[in-house]
Parts: sequence; structure tokens; C-alpha cells
Amino acid sequence: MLDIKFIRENPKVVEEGSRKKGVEIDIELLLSLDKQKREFLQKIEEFRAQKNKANEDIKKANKEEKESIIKKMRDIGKESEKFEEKLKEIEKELNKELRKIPNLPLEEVPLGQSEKDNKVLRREGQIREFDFPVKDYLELAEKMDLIDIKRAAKVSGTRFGIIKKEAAYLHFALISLALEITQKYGFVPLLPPVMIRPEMMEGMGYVERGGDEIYHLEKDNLYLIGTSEQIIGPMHSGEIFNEKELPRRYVGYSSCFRREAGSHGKDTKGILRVHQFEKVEMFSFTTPEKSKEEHELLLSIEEELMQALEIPYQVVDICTADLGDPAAKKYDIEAWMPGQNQYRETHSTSNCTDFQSRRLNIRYKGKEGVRFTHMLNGTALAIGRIIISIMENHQQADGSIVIPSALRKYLPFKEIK
RNA sequence: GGAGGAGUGCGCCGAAUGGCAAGGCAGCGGAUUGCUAAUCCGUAGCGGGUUAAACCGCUUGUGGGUUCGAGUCCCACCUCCUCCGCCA
Repeated sequence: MLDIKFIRENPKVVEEGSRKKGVEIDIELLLSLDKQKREFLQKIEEFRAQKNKANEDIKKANKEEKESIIKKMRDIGKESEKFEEKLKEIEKELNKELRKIPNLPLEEVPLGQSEKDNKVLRREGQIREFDFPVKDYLELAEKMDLIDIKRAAKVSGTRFGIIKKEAAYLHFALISLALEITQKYGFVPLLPPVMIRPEMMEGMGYVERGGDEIYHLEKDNLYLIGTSEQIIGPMHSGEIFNEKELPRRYVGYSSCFRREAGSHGKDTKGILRVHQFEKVEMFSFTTPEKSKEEHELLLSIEEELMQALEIPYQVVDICTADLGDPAAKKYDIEAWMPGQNQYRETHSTSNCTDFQSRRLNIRYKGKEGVRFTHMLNGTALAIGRIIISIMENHQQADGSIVIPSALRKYLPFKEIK
């Protein structure tokens, strides 16, 4: 959600920013609702002031005076009730319009129409030259019985996988590595719940667009989270930090659930795109002055992890059209997948500025008074996709896989064969 | 799942026969003294309004209702606690 005062003073900026994201908004309607709201509010506050005065008088008054005041107030009450009903309607509509407006992209975000306009910033890591025919992760997994997709389909349906044997060990080793690296920067580890109330999910701004992506447990009116940031953000809703406690950094590990409703026929094979995957996620609460710096830190930690795993990757600056509602700026990291001969997304980090904190009412107290925090998130490791990257990048001619040295201390083996 | 109790200004404690939400702690800002700190003063948030102020309004877990008037009475929901049941 944007600040109504900001919208009032900069309607053109808001309109332009929304257009860059490909979101059409009716700013005229919004501003007229806002004006109406304030007019009604002033009338109602006059009535309320009268009521408060009468209240004082009534205490001092004698019996006769009391009766006359009460009679008068009864009429005023009826009159103000009409205004209050109207105000409620206006506020409801205003809120609806306000929530349609996405977060505005930062100035430096590349302008674009679709994901094709995302900008590759740099490529890191040496892409190996293989002197043998490369296999994709599914071939490798099948030979060593590391991923069972058929039986996963039998018990749960399409887009699920059962991770087995060394791959399962690898899973836990990756979590350990992510915790080891993030703790250097003071990230507090968390195991969040995977179910969440609708109003908290809405606070993060994921429901307006893309609500179809979310699993809903109707009987209990709870959603399944698509990422642990959906818990970590609302965790502090309604709270006020002290500026000294910022940045507040968390790293959460959880299963993530996605319906993949819009991606029928896309990546249907294997475990690249599944309904349930496990992810280690970083999250920061910080001040407006420090959020850009924090965003670069999150990106640098993601790169540190990729370098530790010896996986070649590229950093992508996401264009305006591909940002999503809450983000003002976003970087993706795409890992090189030799089996597919292309880069595939493994990480994403967003600076959501005060868009979510305004909805969730998360603030901090500092020299400037009480202000909304900035909120940022970034993938540490999406385990499934990282396992794929490791398998494909570190495969050998005989079909075995060499474990990157950073992971070996967490594993009882140095290679998978 | 059943029975009972509770929720009061970012936090902690806590008062208020249906009639202006006391007070204390912590934190923060300031003053003063000077040495492992003490003392004193100020300080809730949000909205409207204003160049700025003044000023006005709202907020007792949430949403409704009764009433001229609700922290207080009624209804629903949320959360926490106690007991019973079930349970990894």
C-alpha cells in the first residue's frame, strides 16, 4: 500500500509508476474518494465534538436540563448516523482502490514490457567444458536412484518428488551451509509455521494479483505459505522497533507450497517446478535510508553461497513489468544448468520498501519520530533447484557427482556414485 | 472437542458505582549534580486541520448491538491461561 498523502501530492508519479509495471489504475476515482472521505470525516467530527460537549454538560445539569439535552442529542445522533454510514461505504471503496496500486519501481529499475526485458548484469563462475556427453539431472538421478517421481505421483499427483539417499543428505547439508553463511551477518534462524491467516497473507500483498497460486484450506480458513517470508513479515505486524535494533535479520527454513496454476505444460518433467519445495529464505527489516544497501547485501550473500557451491550463475536486474506488486526493485540469480544448456532461476531478492510495512503497520522509532520500516527478502537456497544445479555442474564422465568442498564437512561422502 | 477465567496507549505492571482512560516501571528527549550512577522535568499512537501552530476527533484484543453516553451491559469472533478428553 502507498501513502495516501504521497498519492494526493504526486498523482502523476503514481500513475506513471503503475503504468511502468503494466498496472492500470483509476487515480481520478481514488482522489475523489479521498476528498469525499475527508469532507464526511469533518462533518462527523463536528457532531462528535457536540456530543462530547453535551456529555460534559449532562454531568453538571439538573434533572430538567438533563432531559432536554438528552432529547437534543437523540436527534443529533440520528443525523450523524446517516453520515457515518456513508463514510463507511466511501472508506471501503477507497481502500479497495488503494490496494490496487502496486509499489512504485525505483528509478534505476530497467523499463520493460515483459520478462524478456530483464537485464543481465554480470556472469560469474567458470562454465565447465565437458569432454563427455552431459546428462541432465533426471538421467543422473535415475541411475543412482536419487529422485523418485513416479511414486511421488502415485501418492500425491503430478509435480511432486521424493528426494532419496545421498540427495536427501545433500538437502540437509545445504541447509547447514546456508545457516553457517547467514549467521556471519547476524541472521536469526527460524522455523516458521506453514499455514497462515488470510489477513496476514493479504498484508504481504500477494493476494491481489496471483491469488490463484495459493493453496487455501477452506475448513480452517488458512492458506499454505508459498515462502517463509509470508510468515516472517507479518510476525512483527503492529509492532514498533527501536531504530537501534535495525537492521533486524532473519533466516527462515520451510516447505513452500505453490499451485502452479498458471504454468500448465511448463517444466512438467522432474522437480524443477513442483507444488512443494523447501527453501531457506533471508528477510530484513531496516530503515528507508539503509534499504538499498541492505538489498545489495542480500544479493552478495546469495552470490557468496553460489560461489561456495561452485555453480556458475548470472545476476539479472528485473525490469518494471516483471517486478510483482510489492517489490520496488528485484534481482534474480540464475544458475547455469549444463543439462539444459541454459540459465535457470534459483534466487530472487526484492526490496519491498514500505509497501508491506504500511499494510502490516510495522514501524520503528528513531530521531525522526515513528516511521514505517523497509522490508526486504532474498532466497538463501531453494534446495531442490540447488540440488539440480550441483548434480548437473559437478557430474563426471562415469555419471558420478563430486560434492563441492564447502559441503563436505556436513556429509559422510565426497561423491555420489 | 468439553468446562471455566482473562485481554486497558510499541513493551511490562495496573486503577476506573454506565458519565473526560488514574498511576507506576521501562524506553526515549532534556536539565542538573558528578563517577560502577542518582535526582528532576517532559514524553502514547493514528487521523483531520494549519505555512507552522492552535484546535478537533479516534483508539481499553477485533467486529457488531443496546444507550443521549460503553473499558464497564449484550452478541459473535480472535488470542492467552486453568482443568478434562485426545495425541507425536
